[in-house]
Amino acid sequence: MGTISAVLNGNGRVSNTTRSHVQAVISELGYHPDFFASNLARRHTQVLGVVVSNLQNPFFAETAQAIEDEAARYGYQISLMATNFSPEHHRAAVKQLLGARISGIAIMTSEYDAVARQLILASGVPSVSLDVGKLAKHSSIIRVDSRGGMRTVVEHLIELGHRDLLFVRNSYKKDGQRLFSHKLRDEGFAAAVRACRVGRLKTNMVDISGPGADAGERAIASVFGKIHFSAVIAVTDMVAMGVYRGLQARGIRIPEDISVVGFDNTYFSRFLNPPLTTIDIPRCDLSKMTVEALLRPGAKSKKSLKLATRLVVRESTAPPHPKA
Amino acid sequence: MGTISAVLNGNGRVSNTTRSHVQAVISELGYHPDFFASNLARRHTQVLGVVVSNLQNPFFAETAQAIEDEAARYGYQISLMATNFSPEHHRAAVKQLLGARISGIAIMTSEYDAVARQLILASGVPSVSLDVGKLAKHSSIIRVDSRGGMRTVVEHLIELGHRDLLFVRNSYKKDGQRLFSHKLRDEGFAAAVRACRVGRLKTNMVDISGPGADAGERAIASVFGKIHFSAVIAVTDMVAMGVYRGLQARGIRIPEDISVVGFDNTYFSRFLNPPLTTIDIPRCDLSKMTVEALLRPGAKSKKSLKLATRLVVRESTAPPHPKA
DNA sequence: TCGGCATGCTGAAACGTTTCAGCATAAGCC
DNA sequence: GGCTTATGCTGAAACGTTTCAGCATGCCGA
Repeated sequence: MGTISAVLNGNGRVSNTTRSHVQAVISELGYHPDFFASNLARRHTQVLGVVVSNLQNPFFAETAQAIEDEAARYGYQISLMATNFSPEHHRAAVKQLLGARISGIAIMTSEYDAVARQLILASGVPSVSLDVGKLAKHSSIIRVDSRGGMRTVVEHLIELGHRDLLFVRNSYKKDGQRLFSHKLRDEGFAAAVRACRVGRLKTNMVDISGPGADAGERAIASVFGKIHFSAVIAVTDMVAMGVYRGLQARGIRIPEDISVVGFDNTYFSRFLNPPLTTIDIPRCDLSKMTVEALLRPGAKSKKSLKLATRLVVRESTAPPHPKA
Repeated sequence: MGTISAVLNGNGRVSNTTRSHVQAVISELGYHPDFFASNLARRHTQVLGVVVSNLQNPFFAETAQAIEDEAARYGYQISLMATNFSPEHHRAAVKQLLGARISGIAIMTSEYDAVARQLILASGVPSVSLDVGKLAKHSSIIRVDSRGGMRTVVEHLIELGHRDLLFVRNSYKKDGQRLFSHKLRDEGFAAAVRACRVGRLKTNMVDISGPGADAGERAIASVFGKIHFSAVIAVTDMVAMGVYRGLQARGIRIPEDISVVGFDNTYFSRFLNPPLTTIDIPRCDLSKMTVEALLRPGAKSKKSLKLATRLVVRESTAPPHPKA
């Protein structure tokens, strides 16, 4: 049987006559190798595990796609799992991936599960996580510069003349956990406001109850008429989409009456009406860093990897309404 | 070792004391079962393969999610692969899934590959495809009622008073293949127009060069000012999103000046401004049919499964502009 | 002619589970 | 108490590969 394996995998030394004979028999029998037996016998696979929160959110879909493309360049495939923001699913996904002997695992989620992280560390499989966790052996972190992003947003709005900001944030706790990246964006916003020492800058927060677009719409419904604001900063493009709807349903014009900013620069954001000003998280850099950290866990991974963000100004931001 | 397996899989007979002891040791060692060994030993997996065209398009993401949820109810997982509309990737994905001894395969793509289909049929693995192919042993087809959907759209527009329709279609051929579901929508539109015997109904087609939203925008750019139309029917919600942008960038108001209709009822469609009138392909029925056909290939699968569509009227359609 | 070496092939062990026959032990019945 | 049956546990075989030591053969140069 050794020879057959050698023919199939093209290593070992096989004479041409034997090779062609084996190939003839193989194609005659319609034989094809068993993936599981094969992976069981060699003790590794060429697969990277990718865990995301939710495929409905284009940010995650786009990120997964970018990682897949990048991994393909190294001959690796990816195995993609979605958690629906639940730490429990998160944990199950990680367990399954580790059981599948993937050669690296990327945790690209908003939520966090300490048990899952322990499992990963204990397994010794190289890992990358987004924004959350601590450096450890074989484990790197890519930190999105939310703070920097929020800073540029706030500066942008102040420069336009806005003084009354509404931050639509998601402090919804699922199973006792806040979504981590959302938390960082909160903090980034708060820090940015503190840093911008501008007279009579007023900020308000409104909490939403989930990561979907609907939540953004409800957020506007809940504060409209009660709080005064001339610009809205949404924690996510998805949420911004809901904010659009909440405002437009009330006859508010964007950006003439109120400006709106998102976060993620998802594909659809430039197709909104008006096109959304948002913070870009460069998918290309993100995927490159991720794959590199997984495939060469020795190299740069020891340093915490910082992912720069950048403000994309489109048409949803403008100077505030004179009257307001 | 038999006992450990019994504890893990909850079959066999194990005393409570042994069970808890085993569990204690398991969690202490951070042990988790090896997927490959496990699947090698039992001679089947609890996994359904799902092949979609593109995760960026929310239709596919939502469909995959729906199938995953439905499969989970039966204790099955899914293995998701994206083809990016390329028959070649499509084939590779199918090969990989078959080698992984999945217990069923769902081809939820717009494109088609005959070789891949042959492989599936030869393997004897139950399969479902969307819109394309012929019935065969263990192989069912879910036919989306594109024709019925298009019919209701055309009737809706005619009833509103529209007589000049523009159909934005995708006749782009990748590797010589047209996207199949898009082709059916074309034909559905043509049939609907033929069926509606209304005086001086005028229809135009414009071809786009790809399945993305950008293509819709370019389509408008290419015909605007040259062709007269009061309503646009886009082959896809994604394309409709581009159409919105194309129109709005030219100062056209939707629906006052021109009405727009999409197809798919993706999540974001109701968040567009104005909310998009579109054809819903019920994800819930789709996923139920799919999983049922894969898990019980004997039963109803012999009949071709028809998936009804329904018109969702939102605010992107209205009577045509009086002047026009 | 013989040792050394390259080449091609073979068979067995290993991978980590599941399954199942079989063995102890406990429980129920007359 | 002996018989039967239910219950819990054990060990070995099997799953289909890969890997690797080792064997046979042929070739070369001395």
